[in-house]
Amino acid sequence: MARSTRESILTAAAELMRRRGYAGVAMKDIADASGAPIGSLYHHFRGGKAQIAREALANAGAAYGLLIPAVVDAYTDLGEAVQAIFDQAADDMEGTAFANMCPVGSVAAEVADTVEELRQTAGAVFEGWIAGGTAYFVARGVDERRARDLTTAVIGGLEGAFLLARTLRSVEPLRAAGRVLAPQYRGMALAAPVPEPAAAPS
Amino acid sequence: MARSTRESILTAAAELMRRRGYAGVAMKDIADASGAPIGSLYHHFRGGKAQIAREALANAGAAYGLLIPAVVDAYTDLGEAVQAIFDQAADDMEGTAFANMCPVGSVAAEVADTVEELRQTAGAVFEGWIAGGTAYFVARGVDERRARDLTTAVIGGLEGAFLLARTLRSVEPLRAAGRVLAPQYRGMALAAPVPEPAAAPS
DNA sequence: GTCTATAGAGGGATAGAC
DNA sequence: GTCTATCCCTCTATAGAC
Repeated sequence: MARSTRESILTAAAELMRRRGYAGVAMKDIADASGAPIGSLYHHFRGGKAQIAREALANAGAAYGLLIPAVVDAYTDLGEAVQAIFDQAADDMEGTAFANMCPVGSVAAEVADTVEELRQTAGAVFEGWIAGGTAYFVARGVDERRARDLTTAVIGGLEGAFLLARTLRSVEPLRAAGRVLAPQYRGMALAAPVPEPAAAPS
Repeated sequence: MARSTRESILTAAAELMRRRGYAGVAMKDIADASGAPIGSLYHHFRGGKAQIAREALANAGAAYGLLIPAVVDAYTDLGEAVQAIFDQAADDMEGTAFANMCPVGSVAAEVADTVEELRQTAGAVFEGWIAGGTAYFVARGVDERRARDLTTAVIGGLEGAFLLARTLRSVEPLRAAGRVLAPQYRGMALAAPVPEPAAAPS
C-alpha cells in the first residue's frame, strides 16, 4: 500500500478521479479518502489540485501502459491476443461496478478543452501508450505500420467501449469491439515475447 | 437558427457542453451565450441545469444519429462506407479546432457515475444510435448480428478516437481506426438504400 | 415572459499554531 | 511535516419587480 502521505494522496486522487473525473472531485474528498488534512495536500503539492491530478495521471498512465503487453504475452496468435485484451477488460469492468478502469480517460474527456496543463499530461500518457504498444508489437514481429495502427485503434477502441459500457452499464460494447477487431488478425503469428528488463526500484 | 428563447438556450447549452462537459459549464455561461438572463433559464426549465442538459443531449442525440446513415448512403461497399465514416469525422474535427463532435460523449464520461439522471439520458441516446444503426445496416442487407456488432464497434471506436484526437490534437487516431476497421468489410456489398420517410416538420 | 438582486452552499486556496 | 480555521470566489437556484 501507499506508505508516505504523499503517495496516499496520489492513490486516493487517482481512485476518485477514475470514477468522477476532475471537476467532480473536491480537495476535501481527496483529504478524507487519503486520511490527510487539507493543509497537507497543499504542503506536498504546491501546485494544488492540478498538480495532484498531473502526478496521479502520470503514475496511473505508467502502470496501465503495462497491461496490454502483460495480457498479450500469453498469446502466440495476434487475433487471439486482441480478443483477449477486450475480454479481459470486460471481465475487469464487471468486477468494479462499471467504474472506468483508469483515471486518464475519465479526466481527459473533461479537460481537453479547459485545463491545458492537464490536457498535455493526458496527451503524454496516451502517446506513451501508443509508442510502448507499437514497440512491443514490433518486438514480437509485427510490421511497424500495422503495429502502430493496431495499437492506436485498440486504445481508442478500449476508451470508447469503456465510455459506452459505463453509460449503458453493460459490457457488451467491450465484447463487441473484440469480436469486430480480432478476426482480421487471426492467423498472424507473434514471435516469442522479449523479457522485460527489470525496472529499477525507486 | 433558434427562434424561441427556449431553443436558443438549448442550442447554447449543447454547444458549450460538447466542448467543456457538464460541470465545466455554468448556468451563467449558458445565459450569456444564449442572450437570455439567468431567470429565463429557470422559467423555461424548472428542473434547472440537469433538465437543460437532458433536453440538449436528447436533441443532439437525435440529430447526430442521422449522420452515419447519411454518410453510408453514398456507398455500395461496406468497407468503403466504414472508411468514409472515420475519414468524414476526421475532416469535420479538423474544421472545429478539435472540439468533440457532439455533446453526448463529452457529458457521458463525466456523469456516468455521478448524475444518474443524465447517465440514463446519455444511455438512451447511445442505445438509440446502436438500434438505429443496426436497423439501417439490416435494411441494406447486412446480417443482423454482424450489423449490431459493427454498429456498436463503430460508435465506440468513434467516441474513443474522438477522445484521443481531442487530447492529442491530432486526427491520426480517427484515420487509424478507419484503416483498421474498414479492410475486413471490403467486398461486402450493400443493398440499395431505403429512402427515409420524411420527418414531420415541428 | 423578462430580468435583477441575492440567498445559500460549496469550491480552492492560505495562514499560522502546533 | 501536521492540522484547523477561515478567506474569497463561483456556483445553483430563488424571489420578486417589471
